[in-house]
Amino acid sequence: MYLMDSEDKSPFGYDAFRRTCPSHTVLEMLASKWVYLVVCALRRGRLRNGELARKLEGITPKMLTQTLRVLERDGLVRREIFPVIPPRVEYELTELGQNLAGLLSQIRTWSEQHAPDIKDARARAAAGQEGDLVA
Amino acid sequence: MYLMDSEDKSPFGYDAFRRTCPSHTVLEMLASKWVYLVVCALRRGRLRNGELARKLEGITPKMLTQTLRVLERDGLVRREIFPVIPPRVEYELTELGQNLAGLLSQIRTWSEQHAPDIKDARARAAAGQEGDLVA
DNA sequence: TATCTTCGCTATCCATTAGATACATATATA
DNA sequence: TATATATGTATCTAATGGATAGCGAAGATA
Repeated sequence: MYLMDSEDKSPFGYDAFRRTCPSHTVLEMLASKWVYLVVCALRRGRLRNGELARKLEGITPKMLTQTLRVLERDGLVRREIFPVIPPRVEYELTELGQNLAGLLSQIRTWSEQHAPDIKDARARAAAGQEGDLVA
Repeated sequence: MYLMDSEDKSPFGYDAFRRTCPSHTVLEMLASKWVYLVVCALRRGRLRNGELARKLEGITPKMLTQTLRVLERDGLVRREIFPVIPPRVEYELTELGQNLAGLLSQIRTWSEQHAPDIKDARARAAAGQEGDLVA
């Protein structure tokens, strides 16, 4: 563990480089694949648990619930329960969530746009590794 | 684990909602607190390992090295070694990395800007939990 | 009557990852 | 001899992520 020495403060008095800063914990919360995808998925409107599960390929019920609970706790998602049988629960972005969704879907778009570049870089790195072994 | 059914394709032929899509693995790589912070830290110019370590409060040498290796492998960071004693190594963003840094620092700024909102939401959630116990 | 289905979870276990700590290397300095 | 510098690696443990199974309640089906 190193000491720290961060000179560039943000204009808001918060500094994500400091681990005790609230903004650092926000960044930590956002740094999750499923947070990205859930927020992007809800961008077009409210969805039910099952609809989200079908949209997010590979998510387990546990991770979906866990991610939605975190987003609800942090005020990015609103949860509405309809007391019917079988149960019906709907999720939608709050205003704060919508605000964030714009940025996150830019990251998603960037990922899709630059996926080939990064695939190439990875291939070059793997080839380089192989070369190291031969040499 | 659920089945999937994603209708909204991106215009690039890639779809981050599909776990086999290369863009999904890119999103996965980006979904890391230290990736965010390292890329943001390098935005202003090249830095040495020790300079990064001091800037990123709480990072361990292992995580710093690991994060830099991933970023180098994916073509976002360039590593330059000067063969002197003691060793001197400098890191800087590639063009692709610079491109991404713009988006990531928007997320960082958002985190700092909205940290109070999220702090409040968390406090309300915690209070609600407490109320549940009392009731 | 007895299972089967649906939906939105919860519980449990195991694999993977993150994080803490100590050490390696080579040289200059005290 | 001991310390400091700079950039890491090695090892161990704690935390997180992911796979699988099951619950509960009403209605449909056999």
